[in-house]
Amino acid sequence: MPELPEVETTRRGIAPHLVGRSVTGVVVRDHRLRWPVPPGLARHLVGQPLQAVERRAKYLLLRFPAGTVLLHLGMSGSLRIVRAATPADAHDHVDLVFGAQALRLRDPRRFGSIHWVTGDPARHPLLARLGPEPLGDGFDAVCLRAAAHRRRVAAKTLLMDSQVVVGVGNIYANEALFRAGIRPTRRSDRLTRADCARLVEAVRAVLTAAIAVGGTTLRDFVREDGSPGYFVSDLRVYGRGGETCAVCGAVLKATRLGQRATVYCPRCQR
DNA sequence: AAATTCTCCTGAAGGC
DNA sequence: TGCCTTCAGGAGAATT
Repeated sequence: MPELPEVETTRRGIAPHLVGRSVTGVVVRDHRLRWPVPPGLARHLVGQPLQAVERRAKYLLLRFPAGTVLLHLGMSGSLRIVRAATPADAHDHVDLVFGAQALRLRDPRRFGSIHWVTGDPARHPLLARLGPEPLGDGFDAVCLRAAAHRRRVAAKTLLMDSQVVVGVGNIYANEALFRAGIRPTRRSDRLTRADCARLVEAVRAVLTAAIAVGGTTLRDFVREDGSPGYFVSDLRVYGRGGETCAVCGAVLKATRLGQRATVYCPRCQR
């Protein structure tokens, strides 16, 4: 499932192929994503040179002189660079064609989205209320502790709240809590300064390590060339309920928290 | 207002 | 073999 490392991997993968090139066509095979693909997308984009590929939270921003394509991969989305003539798969919903190559969006579950934004994208409703980037300066123990003490939710719910910090989905929330030695169900207002400091470092470490190996491929995620990410073998708790903890040997406990699969070590995590 | 639940979707996996 | 149910989850919307 694309979380921040997978989106960042995608950004780094596609940018070198496309930046500086102009859109020559737009193919929308199925406009039914989470929100309908904007009908005027081709009219806005054809002839426009791509200036940069940026990322904010789990959104990719394709910057053009006239505006920005705001793209989210949902939970089964992936972007590939293909030859423009490559036959489309059943779930290849949208192509942005750049001459001989195309940026192709595949998204079997159609939870992804595409918006066309003019003006400052940071003001767009989907981006305006987002919290700090986890790998930037804005995310630190002080701000996490402040957010934690404003509310009384589970520590895992706190980490996955995009107003607190962006980009941390279910997989990496589980992993970061394990590395920080904090039980997912711990009430946020009972996190100490030291807990928050460890949690910040754990989030940064796990995301950085995942980016370094191209993210986590469970089912649908692939890189721009179709290859998988390799972080799945570095997951210490996610998907490992019933196995033994790599640190202490206790049996990892699988449960559900807020409708999400949750795994933790009952001995290491308090 | 904050917290929780619901919702969209398809494919894989398990039960019988 | 095949049909049915359950599960996976990002995150905005709806509800409590």
